[in-house]
Amino acid sequence: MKNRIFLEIFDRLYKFFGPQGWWPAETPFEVCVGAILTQNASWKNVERAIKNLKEINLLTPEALYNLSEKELSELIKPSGFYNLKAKRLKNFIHFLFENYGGSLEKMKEEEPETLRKKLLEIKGLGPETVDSILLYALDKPFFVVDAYTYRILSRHGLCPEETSYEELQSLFHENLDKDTDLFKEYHALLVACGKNFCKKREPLCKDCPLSYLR
DNA sequence: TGCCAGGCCGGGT
DNA sequence: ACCCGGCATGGC
Repeated sequence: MKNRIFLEIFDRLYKFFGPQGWWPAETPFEVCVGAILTQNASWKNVERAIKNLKEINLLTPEALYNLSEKELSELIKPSGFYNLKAKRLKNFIHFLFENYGGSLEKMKEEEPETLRKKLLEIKGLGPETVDSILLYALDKPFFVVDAYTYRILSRHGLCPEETSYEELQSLFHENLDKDTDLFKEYHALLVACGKNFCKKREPLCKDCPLSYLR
């Protein structure tokens, strides 16, 4: 039996913030690149990096495959950790070409659980990055858990402080229908809530749309 | 000025 | 199985 609180939270957030329309990208491949670049970085900085790639038409699997790691790192500099992230992007793109001929459409045909395991084997792709790619680029029903999700749920007493990624993801999987549109909007709304109210070093405020939980 | 942002890896306990 | 330093830029 599902705990209705999870859908209720969604309704509250949706009524408060409205539709978020995530992921902010023009193509599935742009989602993949953004998912890697946004690792522990502000989205504003990621947008700059993406813009650099777009401006010279490099935001395709083929173009990035043929770009040197060094040139790539220079272009994505604004997103931070740029040497590391250039490697991680290259790792992902090599995987894409090795296994699916550079085609995300082909990757999409893979059985979802199998694909998730394979993506997690790529060096530099952890659970959040992988689930972001699965959900927002490939339309697979995996809930994306991030720092905001931990903070918001634990602060409102919905999970212990030390909950693992998989445990938290299971909470959403077990208590919601496997609806990709719902998952997409829900994660985006948690981010909106975290950015506006549940900030790291600020006390719980009564203006938070989830304050009714406590 | 220092802390934070849509993580993840590798080495040490 | 956890814990921690490292990775780096731009905003507030």
